[in-house]
Amino acid sequence: MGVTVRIGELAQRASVSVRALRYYEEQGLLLSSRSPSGQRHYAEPAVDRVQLIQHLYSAGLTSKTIADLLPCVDAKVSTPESRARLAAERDRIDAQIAELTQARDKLNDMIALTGTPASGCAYV
Amino acid sequence: MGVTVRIGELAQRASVSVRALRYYEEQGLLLSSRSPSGQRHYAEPAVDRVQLIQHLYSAGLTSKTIADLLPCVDAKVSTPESRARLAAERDRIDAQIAELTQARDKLNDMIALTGTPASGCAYV
DNA sequence: CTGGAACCTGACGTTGACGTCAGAGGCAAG
DNA sequence: CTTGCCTCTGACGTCAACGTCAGGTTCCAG
Repeated sequence: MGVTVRIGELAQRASVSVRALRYYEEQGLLLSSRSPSGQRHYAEPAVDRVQLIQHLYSAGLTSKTIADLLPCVDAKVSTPESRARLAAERDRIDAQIAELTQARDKLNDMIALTGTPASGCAYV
Repeated sequence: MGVTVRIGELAQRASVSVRALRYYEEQGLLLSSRSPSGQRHYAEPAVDRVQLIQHLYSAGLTSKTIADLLPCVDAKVSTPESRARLAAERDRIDAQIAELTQARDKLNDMIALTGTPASGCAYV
């Protein structure tokens, strides 16, 4: 019935390490059904789940924050607190984007400042 | 002549810790002149320098990368390598901005998905 | 001249998301 | 049945940018 895969294949499909998947489970972010011998088995949606987790990590959320918020997303239910939390994280990301944009502009300034070959500057 | 400050005041002005400043020096990012007794003294431009360093850190550059690039910026001179490096970092930041933007949109989806009080959903 | 900040140099502690290794078991192929 | 790959559970290692503590020196206000 359910097409299930073992941890190695899920790791491949989601482009993460096996270790990472076990770590996610340890942090309560990813569930698995276990075979009688104890091996983890995952169904299809697990790939999306893992990618969502990765996105949130790369957005700077911590395991704990994700663990707090994912159940609420799963249930498609929110409390005033969870909404505030989500909004707060979004705002933090917006701020970080602004900061990064500023940093990038700085870098561009540095590039311009150090001259380009076209401008005939520098290291001749 | 030059108005110099000690490490504590520079730390305050640049809004970083004293430890951080010593760390920057250790990493070759920030120079200081020393009094006969060994105390660090900094001139005016140090504040800007520190803030630039902070910007680059928050943009995800490592100490080593910054150490590689700062001298080139100081000298306002670039080699093909340093330009490539700067451009590569800028591209990396651009990519990260894109990723963050995507993550933020995901978060907004999550917020919408879990419902809002206005929509009469959820936690009633 | 004296007491308390501020400074110095090591050097070990911290945190997060894993990497990596050890030792033991499980599973399909031949 | 055995070879070889996959998986399991600990548990220690890593890396970066500092925090923090110890033990000693220096500076300045009173």
